[in-house]
Amino acid sequence: MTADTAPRGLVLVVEDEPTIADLVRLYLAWDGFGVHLERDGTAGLAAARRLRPVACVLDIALPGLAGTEICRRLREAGDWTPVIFLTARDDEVDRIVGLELGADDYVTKPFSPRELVARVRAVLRRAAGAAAGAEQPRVVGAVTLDPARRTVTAAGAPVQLTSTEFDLLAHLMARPGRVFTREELLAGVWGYAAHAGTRTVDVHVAQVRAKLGPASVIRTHRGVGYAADA
Amino acid sequence: MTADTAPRGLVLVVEDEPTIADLVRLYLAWDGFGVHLERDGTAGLAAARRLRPVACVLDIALPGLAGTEICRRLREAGDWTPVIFLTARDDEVDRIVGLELGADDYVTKPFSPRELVARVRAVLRRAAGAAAGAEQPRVVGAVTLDPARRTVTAAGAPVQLTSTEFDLLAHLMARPGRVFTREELLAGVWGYAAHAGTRTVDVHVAQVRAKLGPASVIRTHRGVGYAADA
DNA sequence: CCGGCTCCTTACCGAACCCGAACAGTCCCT
DNA sequence: AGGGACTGTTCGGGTTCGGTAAGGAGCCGG
Repeated sequence: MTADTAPRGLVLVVEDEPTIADLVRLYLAWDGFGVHLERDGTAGLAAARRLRPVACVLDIALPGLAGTEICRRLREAGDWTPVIFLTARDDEVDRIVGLELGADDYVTKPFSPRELVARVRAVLRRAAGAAAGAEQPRVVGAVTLDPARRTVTAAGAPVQLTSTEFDLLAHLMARPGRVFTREELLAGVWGYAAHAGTRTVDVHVAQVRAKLGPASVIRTHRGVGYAADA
Repeated sequence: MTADTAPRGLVLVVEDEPTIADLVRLYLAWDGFGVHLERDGTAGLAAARRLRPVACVLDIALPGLAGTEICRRLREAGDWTPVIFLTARDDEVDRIVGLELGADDYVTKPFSPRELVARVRAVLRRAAGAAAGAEQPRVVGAVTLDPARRTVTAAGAPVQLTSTEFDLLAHLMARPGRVFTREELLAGVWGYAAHAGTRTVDVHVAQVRAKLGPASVIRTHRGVGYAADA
């Protein structure tokens, strides 16, 4: 598929159950993340401090040191690295969210690995947005796209895109001219690790084109995929 | 066609059908990989453990031990070497990507050898996290070809090629001076299962030449095949 | 519980493209 | 110089591919 996978950074996973740990690692790696794995809480906290990951995925029930405790200590030390919890029971959720814990998101077991990956991405997107415009607005032709504000204008006029539509356009405009296959787009925007077989991408492209109007910036490469104009 | 220069590492291929196996080996070797070939599942598993390849390409239907079983046993032993499956039927896919199998990617037969190579590269890139751009634009004479953008210019002017035409030219320009027979081009560009006759190659070469104009870079080697100028 | 929005799928249609046959031109060997 | 083999070129039929519209599932707010 030739994903051009600019490295997305290192994710720390702390999980004692090998099956789940490996699964999580597999899917995160699939999505282009570097993954560091720890099996107990104490080592997890040390790794978080040492490796400075871009995000942490923490099981709550851990030998040595609970995931919640890891998170609390990081926050105490002024480390606001995004944290996503893995939790077995729904009733643990209340303790996590809306608390001083400073969790960014959580996933209850059993979970879909795909969903976890999507949440990691979402959390990072939010963090990037908060990090004072690490993302510059992009201009291609008459279309401008602001990743931080998640706004798009075509020929000066604001365009209202849905979340998926925006992500799709942003992905294409991130590398103008670069041709992305449908699979690459499915993997990059939707988080699917699947081959083609659906027309989902086409439909959304059509939708974006319709909203952009005549300024449309998306070019079809027959038999291959789509690209934004260079 | 032999592998040149820096070896990219060893890839284990387990495939019982000699035709496919040789083709896969040829193309991987071509791309700079060392290749070790096994013909049945049991030997494949042993080889994987003994040789520690950087990636495995496994047929699913194998004598002795199914490819899925090889993968499962490797994973059980904590071996997370990237695995790419070759599968004949689409409906096998769910079992693979689904979960615990831990496959990194798969390719359905009939596949293009170039696609397989691209996937091996992609998987390794993801595993390494590093971005190694083998997708640099190439220049031969007055013709430039950009694999990522899938664009071609001749004497400075952009040239619009169809998907097949582009792949054909890219294949030739990947190794300037190297003469490819029509069979090689059919296998490499169209895929090993191509049902097209060899004259089809001629037609497409003619088309590419026409579009490139006087800058044409494709040379005929009478009785043999075609090559791009060195 | 309902209505609206978004997303995904499916089906259909028009267009682009590929293939192969046929014929013309070129090269090579004798 | 001539014949044969190989290659260049043209062109229409059949197929594949992408655009588009319509419908149903899930989600959220009311």
